Amino acid sequence: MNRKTKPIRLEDLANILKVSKVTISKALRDHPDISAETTARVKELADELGYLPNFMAKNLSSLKSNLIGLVVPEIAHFFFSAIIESIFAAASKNKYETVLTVSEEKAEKEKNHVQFLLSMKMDGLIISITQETTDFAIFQKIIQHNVPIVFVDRAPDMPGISSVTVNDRGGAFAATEYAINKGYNKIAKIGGNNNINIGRQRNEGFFEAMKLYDYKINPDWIIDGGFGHEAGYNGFKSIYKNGKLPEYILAITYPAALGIYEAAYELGVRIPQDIEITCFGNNTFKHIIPTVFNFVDQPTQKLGEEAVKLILKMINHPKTYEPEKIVLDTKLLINNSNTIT
Amino acid sequence: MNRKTKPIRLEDLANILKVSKVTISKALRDHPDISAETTARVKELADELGYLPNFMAKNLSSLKSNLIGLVVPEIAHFFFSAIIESIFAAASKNKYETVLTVSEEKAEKEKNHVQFLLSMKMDGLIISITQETTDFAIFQKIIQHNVPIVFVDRAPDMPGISSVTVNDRGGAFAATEYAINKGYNKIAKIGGNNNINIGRQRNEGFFEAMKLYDYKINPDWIIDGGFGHEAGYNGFKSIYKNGKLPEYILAITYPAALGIYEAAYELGVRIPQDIEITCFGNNTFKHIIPTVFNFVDQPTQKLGEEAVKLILKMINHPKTYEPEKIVLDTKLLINNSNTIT
DNA sequence: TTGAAAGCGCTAACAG
DNA sequence: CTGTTAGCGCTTTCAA
Repeated sequence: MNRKTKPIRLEDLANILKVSKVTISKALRDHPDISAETTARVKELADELGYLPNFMAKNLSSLKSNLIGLVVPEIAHFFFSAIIESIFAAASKNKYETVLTVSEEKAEKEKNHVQFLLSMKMDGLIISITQETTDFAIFQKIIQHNVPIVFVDRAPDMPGISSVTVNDRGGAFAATEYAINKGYNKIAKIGGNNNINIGRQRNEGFFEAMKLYDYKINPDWIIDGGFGHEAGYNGFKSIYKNGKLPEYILAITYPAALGIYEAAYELGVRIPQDIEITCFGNNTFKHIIPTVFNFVDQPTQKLGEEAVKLILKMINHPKTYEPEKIVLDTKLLINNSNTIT
Repeated sequence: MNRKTKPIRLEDLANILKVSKVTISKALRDHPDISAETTARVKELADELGYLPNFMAKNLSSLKSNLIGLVVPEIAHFFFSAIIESIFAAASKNKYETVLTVSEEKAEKEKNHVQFLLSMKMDGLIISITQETTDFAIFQKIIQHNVPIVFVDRAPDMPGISSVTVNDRGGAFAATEYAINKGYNKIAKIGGNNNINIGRQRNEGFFEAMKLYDYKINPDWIIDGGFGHEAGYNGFKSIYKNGKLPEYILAITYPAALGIYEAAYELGVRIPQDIEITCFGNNTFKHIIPTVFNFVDQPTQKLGEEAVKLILKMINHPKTYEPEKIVLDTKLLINNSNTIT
């Protein structure tokens, strides 16, 4: 009663049908070697007995897993959960399963997970690195060993890699230029940092626009502080404390914008009436606070899809593949409620 | 150059150190058989060469994977991404990796994923079923085969299972009773359905309270429609079209509440000034729209943790384990901004 | 304390 | 078209 009933094996089917294991194995994979009749008989029996192949054994002998490994910093985060979902969907469509691991923004966990995935013999890895990842040696080694690897959104600054990112610099530039053209005299930037490509490039795009238009920068209004809710919340509170409020804020992420919104709410500052905010994010987020922010639209779904496309290319053409960096365009989405303000 | 360099195997280490594979294998696992000295030498070399055990081989021979399989309907959803994250974290703390699969609310995909996970020889499964899952045969079979399985939040209505759920009925009851006690005469309920335990029980809790207080129900204000944003959005629009607006709405989920919010926004109805809304959700969501909704607080983190705790119990004590249904309490969180209204 | 042999369940290569 | 043989890389007896 309480003993685990042994699952049915290839061999069991073989014994029942009085054929060899190989015949069964081939029949189940629709191998042309096997007659249609035999194939049908085998499949029927397999179905009847609820036969499930043992993945471990299968992968061990075929040295192929049909698995894609994924490492992301977080799950419960608008941007990442959207990317994850699109990667899972795209992989699934191509008969690949995805094994997800979470680095929790910790470089050490990231490394451990990468090793775990390698030891699971993933056919390929898709990675979005942590903010603190500075040692790229392991990625270097992976590339040398010709294990397909693609970075999404957050990528190490390193030659010879394949990546799918968005045009962060251009997005930040456009969002800043928009504000300048609109005639705002008080422009702030909240969130981000220069530790990682996305922060670096958004900062660069911002400053580039400011410089191009000879805009004088108020250092009190330029605040890094990371990419989370707290970056926005604390950033806005600190600006408020200094007395002078900006008219426009470029928020580094959607969570940061929400943090700003919350701080503003607490302080009696109205968004978007008193301050217009643009943040990086996805237009699907707009449901959450209708028509309050502008967005530098990040095509999350496409990011995931392209990453999968790339990794499959690497998997399927290991000999001819050349590293590729795909940069997706962003769009500036302006909310009507703001323009009316 | 373009040839995959073979990963180092146990045997390679053995050859180098002039000992047998077994010695290496044991040494790496700190087996007491092996002398401290040998163990140290082995580990040193393994480190140096970057040896990574082959998971497939390991699992195949040990018939244990240290893997927990997880099946959820969605990822990019407040509730699920929070649950997923907490399950990953709890499993990780216990040296288990989690393999996540997404059913996309489709019963067929769910079944396929379950089979995939079984074939991967998961040590246990954690599942939150889809809204359309009506055939529980596969779960029945899993239980019969003594594969540990735990349902979180969404569980089939079936004896002998282990599950971790929240007290949906009680939460809905409390949220409804609160509105009645506050003196509201116009109470609505938007979202949900009776296909699945969570919808059924929330409906029951709502009607129970209404009945207990002899409250006359306006059928126009009782709208099912599922658990997503659109349920709230369409639900509110349809109520609005009928002319009479409620004073209070019990929204079935947080996305549904956001849908209501968006519809109200478009129609010029103010939340929370014109209508007070309570929704099922997690208090961490409150950052998103500060102090606008009340919450029937679902302890997402605890849900995940308890599910992992349960599954580990089943894995570690297969002989003595008895099915267990854990029901977590909800709290009603009232927003101050509402009480001031 | 160490090692040789057998096997986990499957697939690939070759033979019949 | 079917079967035999030999592994995949590791762990688990059991013997030395």
